[in-house]
This record gives sequence, structure tokens and C-alpha cells, in this order.
Amino acid sequence: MSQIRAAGLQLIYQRGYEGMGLRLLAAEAGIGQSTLYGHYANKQEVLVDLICRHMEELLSCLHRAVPADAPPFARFLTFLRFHLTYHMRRPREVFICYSELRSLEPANLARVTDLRRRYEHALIAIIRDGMAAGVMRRADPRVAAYGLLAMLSGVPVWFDPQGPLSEEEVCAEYIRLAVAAVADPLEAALSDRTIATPLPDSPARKA
Amino acid sequence: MSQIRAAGLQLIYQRGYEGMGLRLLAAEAGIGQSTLYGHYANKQEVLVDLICRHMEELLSCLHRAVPADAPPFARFLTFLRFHLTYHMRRPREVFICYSELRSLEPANLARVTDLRRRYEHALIAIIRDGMAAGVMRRADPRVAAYGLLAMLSGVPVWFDPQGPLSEEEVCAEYIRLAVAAVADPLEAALSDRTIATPLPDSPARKA
Amino acid sequence: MSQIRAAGLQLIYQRGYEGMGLRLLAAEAGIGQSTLYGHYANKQEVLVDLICRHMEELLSCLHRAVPADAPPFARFLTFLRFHLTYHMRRPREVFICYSELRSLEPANLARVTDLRRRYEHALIAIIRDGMAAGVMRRADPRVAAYGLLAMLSGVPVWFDPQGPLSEEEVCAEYIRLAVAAVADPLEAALSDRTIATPLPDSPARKA
Amino acid sequence: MSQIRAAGLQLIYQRGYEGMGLRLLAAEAGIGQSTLYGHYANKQEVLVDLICRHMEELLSCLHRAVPADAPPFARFLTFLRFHLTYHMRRPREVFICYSELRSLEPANLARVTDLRRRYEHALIAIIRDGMAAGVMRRADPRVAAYGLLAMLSGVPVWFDPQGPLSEEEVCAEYIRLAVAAVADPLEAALSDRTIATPLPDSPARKA
DNA sequence: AATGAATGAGCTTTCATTCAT
DNA sequence: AATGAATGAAAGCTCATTCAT
Repeated sequence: MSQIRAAGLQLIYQRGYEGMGLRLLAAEAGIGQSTLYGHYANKQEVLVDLICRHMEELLSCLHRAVPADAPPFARFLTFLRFHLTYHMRRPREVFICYSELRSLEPANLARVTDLRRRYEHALIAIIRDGMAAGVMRRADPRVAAYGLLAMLSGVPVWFDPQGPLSEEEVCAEYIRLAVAAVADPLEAALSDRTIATPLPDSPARKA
Repeated sequence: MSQIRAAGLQLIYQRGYEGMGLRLLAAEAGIGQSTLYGHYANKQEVLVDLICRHMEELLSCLHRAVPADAPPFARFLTFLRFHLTYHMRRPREVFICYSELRSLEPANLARVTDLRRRYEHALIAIIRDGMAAGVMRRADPRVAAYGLLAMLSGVPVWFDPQGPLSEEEVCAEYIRLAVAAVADPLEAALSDRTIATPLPDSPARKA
Repeated sequence: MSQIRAAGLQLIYQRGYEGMGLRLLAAEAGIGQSTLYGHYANKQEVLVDLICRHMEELLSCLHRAVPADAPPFARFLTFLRFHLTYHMRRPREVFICYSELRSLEPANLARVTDLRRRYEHALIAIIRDGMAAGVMRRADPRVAAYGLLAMLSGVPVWFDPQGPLSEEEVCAEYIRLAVAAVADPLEAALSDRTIATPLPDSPARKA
Repeated sequence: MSQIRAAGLQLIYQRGYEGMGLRLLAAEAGIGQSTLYGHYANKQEVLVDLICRHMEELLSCLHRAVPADAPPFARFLTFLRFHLTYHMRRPREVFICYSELRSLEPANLARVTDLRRRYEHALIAIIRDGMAAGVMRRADPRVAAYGLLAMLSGVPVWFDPQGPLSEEEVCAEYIRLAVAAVADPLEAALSDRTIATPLPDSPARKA
């Protein structure tokens, strides 16, 4: 039930998986405590549902957002904007998916790790292609991808939608950082024109 | 007692603060369960001790490692190397200091947040100075600092000392990313010579 | 649940509130330890329930037993007999209601103190009326009431239903003491005829 | 040590024997926790010491205060005044000696019960003698003694030295009640002259 | 699909007590 | 005589889970 998921998301975000009691989860979802077991086999399943659902949606949205046949640098820019937007709008899911992995039982962790790897490899492939095409500096593409992902994924920690910087401004700032970090300097000089590729679900804007 | 800290560090890293039972902590530390209360007033104090101790040491080492009177770019490089080395060697502390903040009671959280802010401001100041000196691209120094810190701090998530990449190789790779991300392109082209400043406690290497 | 109350009454009487463990209480009541919390929010509530329930019943029985419109001396005699009978038959409740007051949290103590005050004032009013009517010696009615209540309430400390003295004999003996203590000597001389007013729930007897 | 006794008296009075932790007792007495065991074999001994010491002193003071060879009624009056004064001045000891008996181990309880019995029998003997001498109404002397002792011992529950009634006024009021309760009416009429026998350790006063 | 009642296992914390110094 | 450190046992309470309805 979606009310359980909503309550679980909020509670795990605030108190952690171990810190969330099922009593409270049920109360917050507006149902009886034992009714939970009509929807989930046990507590762990609530966490697995939240994490997997988020990561699967992340993956499928990614594939929809990033055209497989575009040139590497365009795919790179699209990826950056997609990732940033998605993460700024789902700070709780992002936090849970990172810091509650340790609460997953091995089999569930393996499932999640696989999803995560597929997402990471999407960026790794983009970077690899970009290097092959000569538009990115030669470097270890895995290290570069991990570095960029960590940088981008850290946004929700401090970003506040009501704060002084708009989502768009933060996007632009981070994209500049990321592009500068990996692009071939010459290409980077040209990239300003293309940074502002609009995302399907975000209001279009021009450079 | 240091044995309690060692056990607490490991257990909180593996199972989280809420997931760590004091029975297990005591057993792991090789003492009776109630003996814990001769060293800490309560469970929370164990966490506070671990987090504060780490952050205070981080701050004091930072101040020792980064000379206040050096030019901005040199300070930047020193900061990067210091931060990376410190974080690669303390993956558990790093993880705890980030993802167990929510388990801190308000007063303790305030104390930790202050320490964290002081550390972040060290990098912000460096970037601000670098921009003023014209060696770094104009950008929001806070955003740049947060972005870089997230990128650098993400290393321990995947870095494995027994893995194919050495600590030094990872350092060099990340420093290239970070420098490229914020440096003025011209300056960056010149920076390769200076990236490999050796740290006192790490084996010297050449660029 | 009444089985919990029965077990709690016995255990608190024997070992005191602080001395009663909830493990033992549950065992004595024939339920699991955590089942207690389905009936009481916490340990204190068990005590509050026992004390308040007894005092409220005491008050309501008193009002049923003592007719408000009878002459003072008749009300006095009825009060004495009622109080004695009630206390001889509930030695454990009486003891708890007196000596566990200190274990009550302030709010609960206030509630109980109010009930107790209402009971005491019933006797004070009787004595005041008796003095106004000239059938009792002039004295401080509060002091007299406290003195008599202490005297009467002390019965369960030594009274043994299986002992040599019957409930009725003890009643008569104490009533003589109490009447002599406060009655106007002339009236007291005449009162022997009226001492033995039968109580509804006690076997009728004649003087 | 007398500081331990003082702290124990206060703590047991406030929180009960079971409710008094030895940590707190030691802190209140200004000594280390384990130092207690240099003075008492265990917690129980602290209680036994307090109770026995009080009852033994009560007994020995009683024998000093009440002359064995005086006529019954004079001894009665002396006893009343002695008991009241002693109890009004030691409310905490009195409370403990009554309501902590249940915390005594059997052997210790027996010892205390014996002391208590000796005290009660002093009054029983006085009443018996009074009846034999014809100055008191015929009644069960044990019941009368228990009734009077309960009445008199209840004073400290409500008496407040700073309150509106002085110690002397309360004494006089209670003595009138007690005398009226057991005296032969004719004798009682004559007794007013003799109520105010002064106690050694209380300021002399006149009727 | 939903629930109230029940429960064994576990939680953090405090207990009275011991012991080496 | 005094103490700091240590400890097994027990405290009150919450946990995730089951089950009959």
C-alpha cells in the first residue's frame, strides 16, 4: 500500500531502518500493526521495497532520458542533468538507498548492488565513449564515474528547495564542475552552449 | 577505553547505531555489559565520542597539514591530498560521521555540525582565495566546496587497499578530477608539476 | 484485567511497589510479561489503578451507607461501623493506599489526595455537626477526625479474621472507644442503645 | 557512621527501602559506594540499624519517662505525652518503622516485632492496671491499647511544626481524646488538672 | 484485507555487591 | 577506613511477529 511506503520512507529517513518501529510505521500509515503483514512478509521487505522500487525507477527513467544513439558528450550532459534533478527531488530516497544498504540481508543486498552497478555502468560507458571519441581527458573511467556520482549525489545533503539557489542554478553549477572535471579542455570550452539540455519532466530553459 | 571505541567503531559501521546492542558491544570489547557504564554515561555517548574524536582529530591534522601562508593553489593541492589520504585510511569513521548524524541528540548534533562547518570552511576559504588570485574559475565557492568534498569523501565507499589501484594512484586520479573541476584552465595546464606534493605520513612519490 | 489487579494487590502488599517486579507480576497473573502493556501503559498505572479504584469505591460506598439526612450521632455511628467493616475486610488495599502514596507521581498523588480529602471531610462534617448539635464535646473537629481515622484504620494491622475476636466484637470495641473519645459524656451514656446499627452487607446483630 | 544513617533515614523515608539505591545513599552520605560495606554488611543492615536503633531508644526513653511506681492514671498521662512528643519530633523514623517492616528479612523482623511488642505491652499494662484500679472503663485492654497507639502514632502524618497548631496544642487535643476514650467518665472529669505533666526534654508548661 | 491481543526475545540501564589497591 | 573499577543479575520497557476472529 502506498501509504505504508510513504510512512516508511519518512520514518526510515528520519530514524533509520533499525530505529523505525513497526508500531510507529503502522500508526503513521493509519492502519493496525498486524495489517502490515498483509502487505509485507516482514520488516525487511518494507526496506527492500523502498530501495528496489527507487532504484528500478531510477534506471528506467535514466534509459528513457538518455538517448542511446546520441554522441557521448551530449549523453554526458543529459546524464548529469537527469541525475541531479532526480536526486534533488528525492532526497529521502537517495539517503536511504545509500546509508541503509548495510541493513539489507545478503540476498537483498546483492539484488540492490546489481541495480546500482547497472546505473554506474551507464555513466562509465558514457565516459569511456567520450574518451574514445577524444572529447574527454584520458583517465580511469571507473574512478571518474565514481567521483562524479559521489559529487552529484551529495547535492541533496545541503540543497534546500526553499534556499537561495534554485534547482536550475545548482544544476548549472554542478554541471560546470563535472564537465570541467572530465572534459577535454578544448571541448569544455565549447560545451557551454550545450549544458542546458532540458529534461523531459523539468521546465525547459535556454542557455 | 580504547577497546570499547574499537568495538563500537566496527559495530556501528556494520550495523548502525540503532542496530548495535550494548550486549554485543561489551562482548566485543571483552568486558561485562555493565562495565560500559563506567566509561560512558549511556549509549549515545559512545557515538558522540567516536564522531567528535574523529572530527576533532581531522580538524587538528588539517591545520597541521595545510600551511596557512602558502599560495592558494598549493593549499588546495595539499588539502586534496590530505583529505583523500585521511579518508581512504579511515573508511569506517567517515561512514559513521556521515550517516549516523541523525542518531545524535540535538545538542550533540549541534556540536558535530559546528566541527563539520569549520572543516568545510577551510576548503571554502581556499577556493575563495584561489578565485581572488585568479587561479580558479569564478563560481559559487560554497557549491564548489560541497561538490568537491562529496566527491573526495566518496572514495572510501569503493576503495579497497588490497584492490588493483594503490592509494597513490587513486589520490592522483582524484586530484586531477578536482583540479580540473575548479582550476582556471590555463593554471590547470601548469599544475601537473605540483599535484604530487608528498604528505608527511605517506610514502613520497614523484609525478 | 482483574487477574493482574489481584496479583498486583498481593505483590505490592507483600513487597511494596518498588519491590514488585513486572516479571513476577505477569507470572503471578498468568500472562506473558509484555502482555501487561496491553492493559497498563506502565508500572505506575498498575498502582494508580489499585489505589484509585479502592478509594473511589470507598467513597461511593460511604455515600450509600451514611444517610445524609440522619441526625449527627446516628451518622457518626454509621460511619464508624462502615469504616471499620470496610477496612477489616480489605487489609491489603488499606495498607497500600497509605504506605505507597510516596511512590505515586505528583499528578497521580494529587488525584489520590483529593479523594482522601473528600473521605476525611465526610467525618469532619459529621463531627462538626455533632458539636453544633451539642452531642459531641467541643474540640478541633479536624484533629478529632484525623485521630479517629488513624485509630480505626489501624485495625487491619493486627486484626485476624481467624483470631479470637470476631469482626463484630472488634467493631463494638472500637466504636465504644471512638464514641467515648468525642461524645458529650451525657449523650455517650445514652448511646449504647444505638451503637449496633446493622450495616447492609454485614450480618445483623443486636446490642 | 552517622552520616550514612542520616542519609538513609531521609532516603528511605522519601523513596522506600526498595526505592533507595546504594549509589544514591553513598553519594548523599558523601562517601564512595563501596565504603558503605565497611560499615554495613549489606543493604538490609542499613534498614535494620535504623529501625532497631529507633525502637530501642524509644523503649529506653519510655522507661526513663514513665515512673513504674506511679498510680495508673498518672502513668497513662505520662505515656500519652511521651509518645506524642516523641512521634511528632521523629516523623521519618516513625513512618519507616511502620511501613518498611515488610522489607525486613524474617530474623530481623522477629527482632523488631519483639521490641514493638514490649512497647505495646507497656501501654497494655497501664490500661490493665487502670481498669483494676477502677479509673478506666472495663474493655479489652489490648484492643484499647492498639486503638490508642494507632491514633497517637498517626499524628506525624499530618502534623506540621510550622502549621497553625503548636506541638503543645496537638498534645492536649490528643490527650483529651485518648483519656476520654478509655477513662471512667467520673475519673475523666477530674483528669483535666493532671493532663499537662511536663516531659523532661520538652519545655515545661502549665495547664 | 484487517485487527486486537498476546508473546518471547531483546533492548538500555541500574542494581547490590566484590575485589585489588 | 576508603575507594574506583568491575560485574552478573535484574529492572522496566519495546521489539517484530503470530494468531484467532
